[in-house]
Amino acid sequence: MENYWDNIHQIDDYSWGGLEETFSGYYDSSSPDGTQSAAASKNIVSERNRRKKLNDRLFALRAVVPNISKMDKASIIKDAIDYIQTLHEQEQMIKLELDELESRKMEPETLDMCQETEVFMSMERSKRIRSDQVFDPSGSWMYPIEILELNVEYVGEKIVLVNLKCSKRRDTIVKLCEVFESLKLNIVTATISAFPERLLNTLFIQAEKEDIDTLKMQIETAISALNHPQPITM
Amino acid sequence: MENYWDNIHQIDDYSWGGLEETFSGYYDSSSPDGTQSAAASKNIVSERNRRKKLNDRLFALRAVVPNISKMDKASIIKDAIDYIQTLHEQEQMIKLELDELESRKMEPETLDMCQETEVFMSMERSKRIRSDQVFDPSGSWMYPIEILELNVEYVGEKIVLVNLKCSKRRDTIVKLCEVFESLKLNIVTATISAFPERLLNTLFIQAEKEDIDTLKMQIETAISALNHPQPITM
DNA sequence: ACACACACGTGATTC
DNA sequence: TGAATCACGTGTGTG
Repeated sequence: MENYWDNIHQIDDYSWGGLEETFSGYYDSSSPDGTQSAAASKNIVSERNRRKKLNDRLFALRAVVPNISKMDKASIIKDAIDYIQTLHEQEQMIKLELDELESRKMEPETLDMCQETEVFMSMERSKRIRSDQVFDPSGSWMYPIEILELNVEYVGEKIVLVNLKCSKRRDTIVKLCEVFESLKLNIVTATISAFPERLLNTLFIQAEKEDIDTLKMQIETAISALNHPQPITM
Repeated sequence: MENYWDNIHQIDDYSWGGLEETFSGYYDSSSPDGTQSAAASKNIVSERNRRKKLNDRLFALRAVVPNISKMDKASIIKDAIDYIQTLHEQEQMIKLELDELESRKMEPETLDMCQETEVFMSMERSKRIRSDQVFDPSGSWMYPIEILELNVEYVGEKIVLVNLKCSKRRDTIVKLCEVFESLKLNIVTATISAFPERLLNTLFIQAEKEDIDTLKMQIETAISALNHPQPITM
């Protein structure tokens, strides 16, 4: 059992105040003046204090680092280093995760109210969208969007009505909004209705020169591309 | 300028392999056998290695801790301790913040798809809702919901149509859903439509025994209660 | 016996 | 000068 380390402090403390007096006249044969020995004793006690402080700091370092097995001086420092590196990695992971969480809600900054609003507003603002990588790299909440019905048709001058019915799963609406935002359409109005197992997405968009079929295909490919990257992690 | 610490390694390395040979026959008057001196030299080099390892560890520790001013051995350990404690506090803060963020989306656990879906689904499940404290304790994104129009009327047997028009601000939809979820209504269908500056919320609820006016007042008070707790932090 | 870890006193160096 | 820090060799205790 590790005896020496746990007793170091007591040893140091006990030998703390009792030696400097006995040291008077220890090595005084070198100089006639008592100044040197006095200075030596000063240096001794100073050095003792320094050692004690260092050991106390090491002791405190051991206290803030969990899972310490080896009580070695060097091992304590090593464990502290490893622990700090672990914390660094955790911090980066958490920051990444938090960024992704916020990028879902806060991305367009002014509307982060909800997602279909976001879809709608994407007509006016075109800030930092970075909608190229729509899929989340975290691999979490990846549930595929099942397209049950998709109609794209002209309903007026240059107004196209998009009607999408799909299954209601995790984050379906969020991902749908990402899809429509990534397509950078001129959305006039977006409406999402929720039913027990279905999700109805109706949006009017102002078409510039797009073909109906290409637009429909764009939507399909965007959704399927959003389904693919990660199958299902959990 | 701190000379000694940055040069310690070089000094230690240079004095590393040159002294053990010159030490043969240094204090050999105690024993006739050369075993003791050999053991002493072994001990010396071993101790040297120990010190070097410890200094290397300390050097590495200094490397992983940012903002090191004092190059003291003790100060390095102290800074490491403070840094670890800082990381601990940060970790706790981030965990708290992340819990709050997740409690918004993941609260009803099965629907965390989006918010109006959540409102709708609250008819079927009544899990851990804890919808009593709707306001966020973080104090962030607190934008008041401005009610522009609120109609509550019967449209059938026991079906009540709620029509709410309000301003579109930050998290308006999210908070609206929280409101309707907190009221624990039997929502049949919820529809939210987004317009440039307005938000239209239409939902059909199955009324048990509620009075129209009380329901309307409940909605109003819930929204105003959600507006009140924090004025605007930023 | 042997390796390892430590505290100690000491001289040197720096500010 | 003088206080502070360091590396070093050494003795001691432990496994």
